[in-house]
Amino acid sequence: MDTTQRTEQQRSADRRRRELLEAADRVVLRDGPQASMNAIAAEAGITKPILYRHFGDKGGLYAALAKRHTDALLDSLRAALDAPADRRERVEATLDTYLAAIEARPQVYRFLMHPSEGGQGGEQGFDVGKHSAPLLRRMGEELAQVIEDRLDLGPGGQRLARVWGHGIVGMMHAAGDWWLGERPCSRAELVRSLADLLWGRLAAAGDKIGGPGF
Amino acid sequence: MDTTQRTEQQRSADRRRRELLEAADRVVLRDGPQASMNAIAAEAGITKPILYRHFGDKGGLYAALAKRHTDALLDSLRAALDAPADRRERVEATLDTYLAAIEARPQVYRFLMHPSEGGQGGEQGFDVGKHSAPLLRRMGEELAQVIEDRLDLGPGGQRLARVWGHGIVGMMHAAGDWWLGERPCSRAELVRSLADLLWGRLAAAGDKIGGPGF
DNA sequence: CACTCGTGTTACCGCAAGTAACATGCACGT
DNA sequence: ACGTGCATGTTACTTGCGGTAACACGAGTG
Repeated sequence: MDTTQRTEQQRSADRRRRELLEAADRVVLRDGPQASMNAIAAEAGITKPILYRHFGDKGGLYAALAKRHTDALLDSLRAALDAPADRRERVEATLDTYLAAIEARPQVYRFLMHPSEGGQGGEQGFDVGKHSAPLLRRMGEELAQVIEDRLDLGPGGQRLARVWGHGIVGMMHAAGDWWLGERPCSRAELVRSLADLLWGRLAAAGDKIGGPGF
Repeated sequence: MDTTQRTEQQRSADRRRRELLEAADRVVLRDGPQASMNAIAAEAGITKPILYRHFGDKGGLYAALAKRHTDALLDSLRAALDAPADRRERVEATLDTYLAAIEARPQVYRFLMHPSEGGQGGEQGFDVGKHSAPLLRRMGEELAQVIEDRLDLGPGGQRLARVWGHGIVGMMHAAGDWWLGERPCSRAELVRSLADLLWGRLAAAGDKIGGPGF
């Protein structure tokens, strides 16, 4: 007597939830991550307590919002990663996809990277890193999986793959962040430079005259 | 008639400032970045307005605090970077220095990376990246300079050096963050894996049986 | 018709950032 | 000796946000 009815009600609840998320999205896109719950509620045409009924607290709303965007971005990245081409081309395509995404929607990007999750109350039991952007972690794990699946790295390959997954993602992220702020070169140049780095050009480069190289 | 007196007064002011910073340091180390101004003032044995007179606002205090630690860390890194050894050894030493630092004082590390800079008031004119941790930017620029000075990268070397500087720092940071959270391997193994990545092992690895490699 | 349940509201609490206005100690010129 | 600056310190306040309690309406059901 409950399950069928439940689905009916849950559907409307889910629709509401989606509407609220889209409203929140608009506000966050406009005001950045410090958007207030009041502002979001106003944008959605309702008031605060409803948001809290749906998402628990601000962290919950932000987590839901972040999950949407993160999932979307990860889908794009997976597509680039799975394209039929050789390794170097795929690496470049993946880098370019990521950079194009953050270039197109910098506000979203900033929101995902800096959830600003400090409140006054409770749960400060942090283990460092538990709070840092989950997007990076997910991308790192995903990439690690791909590396482990496809590359023959010999003994210790699994550990190596995870280190590399997180490392490469971090490289991409930091370079992208810097690039987005200063725009020192075109996206294509950036992609090429990063791929060159991954391809060992750092180790291969010669010293400059005057001493042992870096 | 004033300069001599000024230096006298300024000295005492500077000493106060340092005492306040050390108190703030203790609190941030204990409570994390969400430490309140009240708590910091209490730890210093004074009250809020004095903090505001010295540092303007919370961002000012945090900036001053961050600068201290950032400078200290950068000094360590420079030392590792300038040691008399070949390139690979120096890269490993630098990575290890960084990782040892964040391992030894995770609270400081977390504070530096996530200043939690959202307030209610003004200045939200962000240019993405303006808010992201200044430590990463400074490390990236510093490393870029070293790379540019010491490596012969041919035409476009300057751009390449900057991209690489920020990219390598990001790699180090993300991998360190993940490692600190999960501790999947020893520090030495992590260092070695990252150096291997920079040395082109990703490009050199063979495909696994069953398809074109990553 | 009473009953409940989901949806919505207003009005409030607690807390932290930041400020205004008042108090006090100490060096100075005359 | 005495007011005059000036830095240092205080209490008490405002503002704004996250979060909650208590109340109010509308629809389906015995």
